[in-house]
Amino acid sequence: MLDIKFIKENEKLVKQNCENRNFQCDIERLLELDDKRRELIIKIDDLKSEKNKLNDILKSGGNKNEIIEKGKQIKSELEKNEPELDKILEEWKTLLMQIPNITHPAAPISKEETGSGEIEKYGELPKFDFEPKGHEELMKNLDLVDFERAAKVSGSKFYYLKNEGVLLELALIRLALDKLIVKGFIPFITPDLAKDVVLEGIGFNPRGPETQVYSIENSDLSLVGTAEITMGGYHMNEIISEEKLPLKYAALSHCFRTEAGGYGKHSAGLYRVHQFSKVEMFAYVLPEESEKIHTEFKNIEIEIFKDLGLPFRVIDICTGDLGGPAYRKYDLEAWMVSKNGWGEVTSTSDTTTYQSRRLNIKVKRKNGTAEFLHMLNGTAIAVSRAIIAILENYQQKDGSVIIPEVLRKYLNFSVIENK
RNA sequence: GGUAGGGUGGGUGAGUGGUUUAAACCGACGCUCUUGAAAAGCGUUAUACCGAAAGGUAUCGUGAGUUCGAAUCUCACCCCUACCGCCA
Repeated sequence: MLDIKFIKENEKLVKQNCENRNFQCDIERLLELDDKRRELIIKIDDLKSEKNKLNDILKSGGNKNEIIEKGKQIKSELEKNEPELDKILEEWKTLLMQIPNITHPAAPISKEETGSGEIEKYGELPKFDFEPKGHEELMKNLDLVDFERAAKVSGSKFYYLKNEGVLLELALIRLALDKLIVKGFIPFITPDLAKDVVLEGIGFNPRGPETQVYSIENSDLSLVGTAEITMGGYHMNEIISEEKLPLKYAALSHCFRTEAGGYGKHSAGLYRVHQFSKVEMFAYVLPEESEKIHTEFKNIEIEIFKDLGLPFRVIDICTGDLGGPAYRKYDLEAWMVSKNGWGEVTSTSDTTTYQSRRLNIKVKRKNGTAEFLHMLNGTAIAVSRAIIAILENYQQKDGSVIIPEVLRKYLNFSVIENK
C-alpha cells in the first residue's frame, strides 16, 4: 500500500509505475474519491464538534429540551453523511490496496518475464557421460518418494517423502537454520495457518477467484503459502524501537499452494506441488538499511547454493514480474536436468513500506518520531526445489546420488545407493 | 467444549449515562538546583485522520445497538486468567 498523499503528489510517477508493472489501477477515480472523502470528513467532524458542545451548554445551565431537540437534528444529519463516507471509504481503500509498490530505479523495466536480467552466475553445468535422468525417475528408482499413494490419499501434486528423502529434507532444513543462526537470525517454527487479515497485509488475496491460497471453510483462516505471512504478521500493530532493529528471523514452515492452473509440463514431479517445507529469512529494518540487507539476503542465498555445490544464476526481476509488494526482487535459479534449463529455487524481496503500512508496523526513532519500517523476505531453502537440484546434478551413472559434502554432517550416509 | 473472573494510555490502576477535558501513582524525558550524581521541585509524556494554521475529530479488546449524549447500558465476537471436561 502506498501513502495516499504520495499518490496525490506523484500522480504521474505512480501511473507510470502501474503501467511498467502491468497493474490496472484507476488512479483518477481514487483521487476523485479522496477529494470526496476529505470533504465529508470535514463536514462530519464539524457536526460532531457541535454535538460535543451541547454538553458544555447543558453543564452551564442551558435549556434541556432545546438541547435534546438540537441534538436530534445533528443526529439525523450525521445519519445521512456517515453511511456515505463509509461507502466512499470502502471503494477508496479497495482502489488504494490495488496499487503496487514503487520500484527500485535500477530494476529492469519490462512487462514481459523475459525482461528480467541475469546478474550473476556460479558453478559449472554438470557434464554427464550417460543420459541423465529427471528427479522424478531418480526418486522413484531410489524409493525416495510416492506420488501415487499421495494422489490416492490427498490428491495429485501431493507426495510422500520416504527413506533418504526424509533425511535429506531434514538435513537441508538444518543446514539453512544453522547457517542463519550463526549470522544472528532468530530461529522460528511458525503456525501453518494464519488469519486472512494477515495474508492481506502481506499482499495476498486469500479468497479471490484466482487465489493460490487454501482457505479454511467457516473461519477466517488460510493455510500459509510461505512463512513470510506468519513472520510478517508477527509484529502486526506494533511500534518497535530503533535500537532493536534490524530484527532478523529464520522461519521454518510448511507452505501450501493451490497452484491453480499450474499443471503443465513445467510442473512435473516435485517442482510444483501443493505442499512443501521452507526455511524463510525475514527482516524488519530501518528504511535506510533495507537495500543493504536485501543484498545481504541475496548473498546468503548465494552462499547456501554455493555450499551445496550447485550451478545457479541470479536474476534481477523486471517490473512486469515483481508482483504487488516488491520494490525489488532477486531470484536464484539452479540448473535442472528435468527442465533442461534453469529452475527457480529462491526469491528475495525488499517490500519497503508496502507491507508495514498495511500491517501497521512502525519504528520509533531515537528522536521520538515514528515511521513505517521496511520489511524484507527471502528463501533460505525451499526444500522440494533444493532436492530436485541436488538429485539431478549429483546423479551417477549407476543411478545413485552423491550427497553434497556440506550435508553429510547431518546424515549417516554420503551416497543414496540404487537398490 | 463448560463455568467464573477479567481486557482502560509505556506500566499499575480509578472511573455505573452529562462536573472526565480518562484521575492518581510509577516509569521515561526535559528544566531548575549541583563540581558531578542522587534527592527535591516544576514541566512534558499515545496514535490516527482533517486542516496552511488556529484548532477539530476519532480511539477505553473488536463490531453492532440503545440514547440528544456511552469507557459506563444491551447484544455478538475476540483475547487473557483460573478451574472443570476432552486430548497428542
